[in-house]
Amino acid sequence: MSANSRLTIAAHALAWIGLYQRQGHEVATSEQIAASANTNPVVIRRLLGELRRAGLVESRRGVGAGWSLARELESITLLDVYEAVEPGPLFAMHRTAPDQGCVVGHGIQPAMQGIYEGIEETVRNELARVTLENVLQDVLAAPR
Amino acid sequence: MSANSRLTIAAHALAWIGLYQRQGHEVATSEQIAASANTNPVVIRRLLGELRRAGLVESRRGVGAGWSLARELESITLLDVYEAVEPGPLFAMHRTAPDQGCVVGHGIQPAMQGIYEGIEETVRNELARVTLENVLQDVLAAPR
DNA sequence: GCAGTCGTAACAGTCATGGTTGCAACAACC
DNA sequence: GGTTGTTGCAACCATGACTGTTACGACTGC
Repeated sequence: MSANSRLTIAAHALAWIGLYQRQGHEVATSEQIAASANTNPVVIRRLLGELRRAGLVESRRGVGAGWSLARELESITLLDVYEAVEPGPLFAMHRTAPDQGCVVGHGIQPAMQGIYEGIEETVRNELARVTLENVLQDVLAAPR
Repeated sequence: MSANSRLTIAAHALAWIGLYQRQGHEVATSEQIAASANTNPVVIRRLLGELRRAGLVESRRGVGAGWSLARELESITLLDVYEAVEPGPLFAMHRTAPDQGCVVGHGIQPAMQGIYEGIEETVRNELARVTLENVLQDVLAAPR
């Protein structure tokens, strides 16, 4: 389906801020993060704005402004990020309602709905098992 | 992410063909299926063409032509349909490669890759647990 | 040969996403 | 109080995936 990269970029930004703060800096700017992710600062600000609404990061304005973590990396899971950043369901129903006069058209949506909900639940469980601290450790463990 | 409905429509089509054949008919036309799914016959033909390439259905041409199942509904899982119909991964990486000179930019892709592969594997396992026969039974069990 | 259906190309419309520009709001610092 | 650097946000365009639609050739039973 060639999905979007929002979750990837959001995790990238959080790991970057976390590492930067551990190196003694107070805040990170969207421009620095954008340079690391090789994208536009506005894209980063948009994403971090959603993470702020979810209570994962904070921002300061004015000179010397930037972004900082609102919670420790250990306490943020990929599920937190996913819910902050991905609005819709993994699988979609018909665009237009199927023929309700047909047996299949009438019953297919509740049937698939139940299946899809189960799958989304297991995906959420998987995402909830990974913290951003795990991600950062994996990042640092990558071979040069 | 507001995904696509290809898997839903494909399952709808297969269940429809399966039920139709159990009612004594040999083949189903794309027009009949499109009427049930409330879409265009060409959309159905395109999808069923991908299912045919995967060996799930067969088609006949000429007068009295149409589509029939190549395997029993019991032996077709949603994973078979998913693989026939959804090409890409669930989650995408960065559009443009991140800065390899940055520690995070260098390590983030292998880190996320590993996580995503694990999640896709569990999704596949879930999909493999549901047969189209299960789906049809769920469809028929829907309250009127 | 006729009729009905598939097979497929071509194109427009919609939507999500990403990239870009521009500018107001804000706050530290001088 | 002015300057400066950064966020916040709106507006717009480009791209790509998917859907819907039309058109027409290919095929086959009658």
